[in-house]
Amino acid sequence: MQDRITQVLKAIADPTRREIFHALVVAATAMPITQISGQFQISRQGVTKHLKTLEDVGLVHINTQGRERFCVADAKPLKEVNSWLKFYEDFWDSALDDLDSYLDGSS
Amino acid sequence: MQDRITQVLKAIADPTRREIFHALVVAATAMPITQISGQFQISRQGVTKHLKTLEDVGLVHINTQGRERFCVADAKPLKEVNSWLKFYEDFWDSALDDLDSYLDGSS
DNA sequence: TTAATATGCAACTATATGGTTGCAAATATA
DNA sequence: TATATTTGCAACCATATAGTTGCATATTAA
Repeated sequence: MQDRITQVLKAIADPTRREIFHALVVAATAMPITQISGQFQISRQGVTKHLKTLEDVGLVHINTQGRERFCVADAKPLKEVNSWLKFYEDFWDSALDDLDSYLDGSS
Repeated sequence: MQDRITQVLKAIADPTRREIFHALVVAATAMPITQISGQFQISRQGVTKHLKTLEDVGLVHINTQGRERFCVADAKPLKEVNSWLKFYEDFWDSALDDLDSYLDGSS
């Protein structure tokens, strides 16, 4: 098994999965799978698989109601990604100066 | 080809790659490949492949000096991930209330 | 009861990915 | 010059991943 942050990053690394997640976030309402899959070109089963991946990492919660399965987005797991990123925040502006001087051919 | 954000996310979705990147960031100095690979269990070629992936997305810059290839980390591409995340920041605390009421069985 | 709808399960395919090993080439050192 | 070091290239392997299709099942509607 992989650690949580790896799982979440893998989940959002797929563009289709990000689109599905985004659609659910902006929908602001729970949507059954068929309705979601109607918004994408790939097959319903393809969408279902992506939803399963998203559910596994907690980015989507699914609630069965009769024959339908309603999906809602949950952005909470993204906090962990944000925490990981935060460490590098200090570097992504300053570090390049060192790089530039290095590439100048010094040392 | 994939879009930039997807490439960056895929690059950091691998735990070994994150470790290599992190090692370079904290090293705060350029390191030749062999020296980097000495810090990991996988083969030098394995590390080289990861470095190539990191270089492709701009998270690492490589500068050849004689027979050595010095690698430096560059966190800049992570800004894009941060921007992507930012949109969901508003949701990752509030959204769950809706979810909870939903899971309560209403509607 | 019969028909339609929403879904899951399973098998399958193609390709990407993380890793390895062997070898050749370039550079540095003795 | 001979040897050691750093590296790239290429082939190879195992597994994961994104996607498909076909079929069975459960629920709802006619």
